[in-house]
Amino acid sequence: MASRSYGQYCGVTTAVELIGERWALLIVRDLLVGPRRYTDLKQGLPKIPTNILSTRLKELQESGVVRRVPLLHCGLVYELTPYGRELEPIVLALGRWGFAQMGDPQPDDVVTADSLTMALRTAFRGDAATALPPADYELHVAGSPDGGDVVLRVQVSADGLRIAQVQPAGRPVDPKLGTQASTAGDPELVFAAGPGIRRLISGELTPADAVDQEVLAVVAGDATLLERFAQTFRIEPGVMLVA
Amino acid sequence: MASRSYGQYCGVTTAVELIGERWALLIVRDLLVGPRRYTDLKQGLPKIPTNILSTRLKELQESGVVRRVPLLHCGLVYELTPYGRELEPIVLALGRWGFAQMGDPQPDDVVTADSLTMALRTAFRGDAATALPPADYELHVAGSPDGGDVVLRVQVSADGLRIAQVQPAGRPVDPKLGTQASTAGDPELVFAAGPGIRRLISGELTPADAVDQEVLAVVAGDATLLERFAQTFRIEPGVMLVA
DNA sequence: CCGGATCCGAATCGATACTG
DNA sequence: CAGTATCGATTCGGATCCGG
Repeated sequence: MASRSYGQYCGVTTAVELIGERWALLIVRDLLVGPRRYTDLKQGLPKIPTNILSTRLKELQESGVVRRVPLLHCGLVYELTPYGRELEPIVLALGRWGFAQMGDPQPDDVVTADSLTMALRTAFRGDAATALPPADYELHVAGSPDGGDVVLRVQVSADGLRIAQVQPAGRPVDPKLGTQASTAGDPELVFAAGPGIRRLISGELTPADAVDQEVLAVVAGDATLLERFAQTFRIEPGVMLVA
Repeated sequence: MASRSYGQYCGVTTAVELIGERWALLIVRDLLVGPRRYTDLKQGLPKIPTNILSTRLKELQESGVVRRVPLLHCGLVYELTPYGRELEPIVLALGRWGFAQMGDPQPDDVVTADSLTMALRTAFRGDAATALPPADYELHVAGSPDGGDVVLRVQVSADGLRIAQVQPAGRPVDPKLGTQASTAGDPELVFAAGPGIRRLISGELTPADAVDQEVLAVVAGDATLLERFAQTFRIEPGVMLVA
């Protein structure tokens, strides 16, 4: 079984052996949002084969990255250990790095609640959030070709960023599963977007342009807040355009 | 061929598609030290199959991470693009993260010059370097079971860290390949270690203990500099011990 | 429905050999 | 030096099945 080892005594190599297998880091990404049940993970990673999911979860547990936690009368969840949670800055940095190379979505690409949550975290500008007044958004994104929208409640304040996942029909999701539902009151701005929201975050499009080109539509509330949103969530192209 | 896609429109996913294949990030690690020829990479990654190396290099070029640069009359080298170089903080962070989980080396694990160079970079404490007087080390590490030692010239100053790879026999390596050979004069301390040097860097062992337990031996120069070395290169265990 | 285990064809990886 | 070519060993992907 050492045939699969890279044969080097090195920290990077060790890290890659722990989380470098296919799908592993995407499982970690989703668990960074909160504890998840097996079925949640499967839904959030629609293309993962179920045997791979269970194999990875077993490996990640053995590495001390993930923990299996039984819930009283409610099944069980997987969650990151403290050691696993230390991957957060790395996953966020990778998300920023990969963002630059995202083209347009493939025909059958989906946007899941967890991936969008992490995407907003990667794009979040703490400095802008403290400099600007707080804001409370509800963001709808067309998730998959097969209809399911992702709805996120996004609350920005000087304290930081809070994101809760909202069931398209009604109330925020199960409080037991980490995404706190203490989203009292109504959002100040409700808007809907497609995958083209990427071009707002990259700065390719101003909010006004985005609305004009219909990559974005204000559903309710104060449309001028779009400007603040665009300043709060931004990933600068940086060197990346050279590619 | 989209069967290998993760099917998500997400920055993390994109990043993993670019550099998540087996061996890819280790190639990037070595290229972060400097441009490398095909043969150098093969030597630095002793267990990589040659077809995988050439496949990865092709993929990394297509992703704009790696560039192929012909050298006048001297073959050609691969080097990171500016976009690829943006992976540096990520690879360093991964190295620190993985460091915590490194046990003792497997019987046939090797330590290569490039991996050790990056390991020292991950462990480097800029704050300690500015607070302490400069220092100039030569570090010998037993690389592989089959004898080849890795020799590094490690120069620490308030300006930062400089590491050059030295041919065990004589002079520093080819200046054309990025590792500058301007290592004038003699090092202040020459010492030799095995893989147990990890326990010095983790703080498990003090320099005195390390010498006592023979994981480390002073070859020449001022032995008290070991203390400074241990303060300059350190990866705190952090939360990781819980695992 | 939840939490997987099992089976099997397709694609990838690993080891070695070989070439311009 | 810088890779291709080949081929068996693994792993992955997709589907199905199963116990609670």
